[in-house]
Parts: sequence; structure tokens; C-alpha cells
Amino acid sequence: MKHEKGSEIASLIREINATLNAQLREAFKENNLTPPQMMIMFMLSEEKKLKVSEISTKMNLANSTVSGIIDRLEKLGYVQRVRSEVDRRVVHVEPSKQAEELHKLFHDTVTQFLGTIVEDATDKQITEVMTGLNTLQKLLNREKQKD
Amino acid sequence: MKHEKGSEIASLIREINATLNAQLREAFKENNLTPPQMMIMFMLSEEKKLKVSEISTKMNLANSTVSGIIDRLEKLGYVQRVRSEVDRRVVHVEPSKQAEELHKLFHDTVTQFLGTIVEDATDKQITEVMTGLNTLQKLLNREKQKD
DNA sequence: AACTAATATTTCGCATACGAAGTATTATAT
DNA sequence: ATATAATACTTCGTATGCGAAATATTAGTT
Repeated sequence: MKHEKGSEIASLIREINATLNAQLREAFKENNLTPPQMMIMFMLSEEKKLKVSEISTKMNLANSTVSGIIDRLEKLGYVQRVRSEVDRRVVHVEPSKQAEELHKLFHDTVTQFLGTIVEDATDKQITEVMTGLNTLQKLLNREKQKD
Repeated sequence: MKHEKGSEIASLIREINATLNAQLREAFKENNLTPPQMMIMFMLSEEKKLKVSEISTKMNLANSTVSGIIDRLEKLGYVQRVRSEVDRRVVHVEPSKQAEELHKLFHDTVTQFLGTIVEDATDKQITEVMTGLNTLQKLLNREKQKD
């Protein structure tokens, strides 16, 4: 009986994640960008310049994954890689000049979508969700060492 | 300010999902199977026979995704496809005879892992998590029609 | 019965997503 | 100063994961 709750929780996470991704794809469809592409553009419109590893950390992705996404954004002409002068191992990702008008649009689209998640949710509901997610995160992250 | 909570929630979901997947990969590493492969073997050891579309529904995946996973499990000799006699459009996925000893092992491994999620979690914590996830799921799923 | 619609699955093209290995550069140790 | 280790990123191979289109079969219409 012990694994029943774990099973239910794992299943719910999978389902919620899938739903969220589907809605993100739908919301960004007009822009012809995928969710992670859009999120990176969003972050760049706020930060103006990010290291590949910073993007990986913020988005919880492996460097190799981000590198591939940047490849495609670069090919689309939306960003450019710039090697750091200070430390030439570092690659800065910057929004490109020629797509500057789009940046505001991307930013607004993402902001708007993120708003809809909690739109017409009560404060109580938001608290419930945040509490539950934080608790689950803690449960998952501690149980490294044992016996 | 409105999108801040939405952003935080989306980010937490991503992070939790990634953590869960990483732990699943780690737990199933010994078996040389990926998480979805392992989950399908788990389901088959309980049900003995499932339609492709049933697997898709239970796992919240597109049929095309499941079809690919079954391809690889079949290539490994762990399952076999059997066309239904009743409705020849339907494909039944069955555990293979030659891997029968492994099935119990797979089942135990999955059961054990699902147990660890809630292991040494208090009832209060489990309730918090369940409440939060259910609330979030409801929030995401209702906002189809509007204005 | 012939035609059309619906259903179940597969195939295809593409974009994540990961870890391992490779490359280049910088930091550290001897 | 040179060898070694650490860091940042890319490349490679493989497995999801999706939607759209293709295929095969069954159900429903006329």
C-alpha cells in the first residue's frame, strides 16, 4: 500500500507538466517558437546577456540541451553567441539587433501566459499550490544519504 | 506583478519534474531501461495485456510516442505486439515469455522506487502535496472557454 | 453493397533532453 | 615554467515527445 501515494504523485506531476507544456506550445504557436526557445528569448529581453551555463541553471537543463536550443535560435537570427573577452571559455548569448522589435512581443506573450496560470485563482488556491509544490520539492531533494 | 506567481509555479513544476525523472533514471539504471520503458513493463506485469492506446492514456503520452517505446522494448525482447482477432486495428502489447523472470524484478524495482517518494514523509506533508497538485491540475484544466 | 466517416496504430520530421566524450581555455600544483 | 586539474562549452549518440500525415480496418450512411 506504501507506493500508492507515490504513484499518484508521480502521475500527477507528469500530467501537470504535460498540460503546462501543451498550453505553452499553444500560446507560443503564433510566434513559431517552442516553449524553451520562447523562455530563453524572455530571459534575454530582461537580462540582455546571459552565459550558456546561466541559462542552463535557470531553466534546469543540461548545458548540451541549451547549446542545441541556442543553435536553432541563432539560425533563426534571434540571438547571437559572443565569446567573452575576459574568459574565452565563456559564451555570452545576446539578443540580436535585427530582431529587436520581436523581443518586446515575445516578452509580452510570455508575461501574458504566465499571468493566465493564476488568473481567477483565489489567494487560498495559490497558497495551496505553492505549499504543495514546495513540500514536494523538499521531499524529493532530501533523501540523498541513508543507511 | 500578476505573472510572478505563475512564473514561480511553472518553474517549480519544471524543476520537480526534472528531479523526478533524474531519480527514476538513477533507480532504473541497473535494469538498463529508461523510465517510460520501465513504467510500461510495470503496467504489463500487473495487467498482462494492454492496448497501445491504453498505455498512452495511462501514461499521458501521444500514441506515436508509445509506439516508439514499444518498438525498442520489442527489440530488447521484453514485449511483443499481438494484433487483436476481434478488431484488427487494435494492437495488444504483452510481456514476452523469455523475459518472464525479469518481470517480477521490474515490478519490485518500480514499486520500491514509488515507495521512496513518500517514505518518511508525514501524513500532513502528503496531504499538502496532494492538495496542491490537485488544485493546480484543476486550475490548469479549466480555462478552456472564455469571453 | 458502395461510399464515407470514424478509429487504432504507425511513420515521419522535428525539437527537446540527457550523459559521455571531446575541445579549448584558465587555474593550480610542483 | 610545465604538467595537471578544473571549467565552459560543444558534439555525439540515443531516447523521449509531439503533431501531422499515412495506413489499415471497422462503423455508419445512403
